[in-house]
Amino acid sequence: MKKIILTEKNRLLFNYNEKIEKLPVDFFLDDTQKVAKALLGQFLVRILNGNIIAGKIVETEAYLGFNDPACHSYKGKSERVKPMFNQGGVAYVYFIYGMYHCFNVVTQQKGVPEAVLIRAIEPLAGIDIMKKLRDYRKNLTSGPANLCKAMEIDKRFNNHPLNANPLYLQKGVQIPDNQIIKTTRIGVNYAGEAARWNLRFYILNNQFISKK
DNA sequence: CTCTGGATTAGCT
DNA sequence: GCTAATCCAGAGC
Repeated sequence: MKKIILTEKNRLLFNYNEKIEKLPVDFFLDDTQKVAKALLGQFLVRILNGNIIAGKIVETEAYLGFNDPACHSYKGKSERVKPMFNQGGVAYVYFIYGMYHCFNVVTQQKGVPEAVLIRAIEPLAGIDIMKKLRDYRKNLTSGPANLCKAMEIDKRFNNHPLNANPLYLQKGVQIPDNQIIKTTRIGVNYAGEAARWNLRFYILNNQFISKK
């Protein structure tokens, strides 16, 4: 494995070669809003050509299946949303606007099609690789489509279990409840009343949030 | 089969 | 604030 150079602050956060503790499946089987909050502070890790790309999750959105008009699975099962019907702990990756991918973490028991959209991460490792993948743009990993591009996450990872290479979730830091902001989701105005539900979560004062 | 619009982003006005 | 870029799932016929 190629050696990764980290700043001191990031080294404290992400011990890339020691004690890699992946999130257990149980983590994902809980209430989706709880999981969306609990995912804040966890590390998303991508192994690409033997290099580590990683970041701390700083912004998420909960999508509540049959109970949520904004959720892709609201109207039931279809080819696209199949992964959401699986047991929690797998990825649901969809393609949007003809050019972007978005990455979701499936939650809940099998048959309950709920998920958490990962909207932003704070880069911790493999930053040079992310810059290349993002064509050296300034904003590397804020916004669901941006982080997918920076980590080369695409449809290949649809239904991928998130405790396995080359894409997994690693135990990170716990964010205290009083540092979690709860507000409305982005881009769901079509969903009527559900557009006003506070299902978006982010870390207070974090510099890598996609939108204030 | 055709048509429409989207869990977005960047760049311009 | 506005809109182009660009594809495919879902809906309607």
